[in-house]
Amino acid sequence: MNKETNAPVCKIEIVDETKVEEAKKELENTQQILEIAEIFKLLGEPTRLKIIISLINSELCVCDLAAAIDSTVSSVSHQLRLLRNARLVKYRKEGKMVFYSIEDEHINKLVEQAKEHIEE
Amino acid sequence: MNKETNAPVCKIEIVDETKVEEAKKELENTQQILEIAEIFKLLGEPTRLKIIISLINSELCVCDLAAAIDSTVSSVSHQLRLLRNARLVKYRKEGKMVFYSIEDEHINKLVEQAKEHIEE
DNA sequence: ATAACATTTGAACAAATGTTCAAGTGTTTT
DNA sequence: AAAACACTTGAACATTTGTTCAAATGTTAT
Repeated sequence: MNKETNAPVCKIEIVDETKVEEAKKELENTQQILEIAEIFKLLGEPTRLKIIISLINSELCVCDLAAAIDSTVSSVSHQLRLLRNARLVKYRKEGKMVFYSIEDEHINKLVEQAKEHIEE
Repeated sequence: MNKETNAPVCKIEIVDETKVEEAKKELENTQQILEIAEIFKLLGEPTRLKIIISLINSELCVCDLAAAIDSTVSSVSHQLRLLRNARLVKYRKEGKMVFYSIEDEHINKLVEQAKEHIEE
């Protein structure tokens, strides 16, 4: 093995130009892809996913949410902020309490779809 | 503001016992939830999501994949390993080349669903 | 007003993670 | 056999991120 002349790591040569162009076309809308990634990322963390799943049935206050997923109020609140900012959940204030719920049903469908993938 | 007697942070009191129990029931299958989170997490990173989107149309070798998403072969290879381990992609060897493709169509549907959420 | 309460927030910290670089594999070509 | 090639892998590094703790906010009850 010659160590000097090793590994050009292709990069110059493209094997199938057509397919690469096709793929690039799909990736054109960078902003959209980053937004999609952001949603998946938010759902891809156990604490947040548990929050979302808990909210699928009914709205819950922060306290109950923490109880349901067996976490602390502070931790839940921090994560809720991220979910709120990304508009995955919405909230409703009632006195000193805040009730959270799922923003729209696409979220439920995403979770269902992922579940199907697991259960195949 | 009395600083000593501040913030009991509920935790003892549950506001709506029934709803909390309902939510807990949904969270019973911890293993399943962690697996779902794992899938979302994998899709929630731009490099990996781009790889997946690139593969939706057709299989691609590592070199072309790197060219398509404008990344390095090494980086792509590292991420492909994670996607492989989680069975989100499969591969096929042909000589010194390796062609990757989507493992099953649930993945495409997940991406589509997320796209719909964005475009609402 | 004061106290109690539900929630939010900021700072600090450890843990997880993506990229890079260099080297290693295994296959094909010369 | 040696070189070229496509890909994989390990270590190192900077960055990101989730949790905790303490304190702050704003509302309701006393």
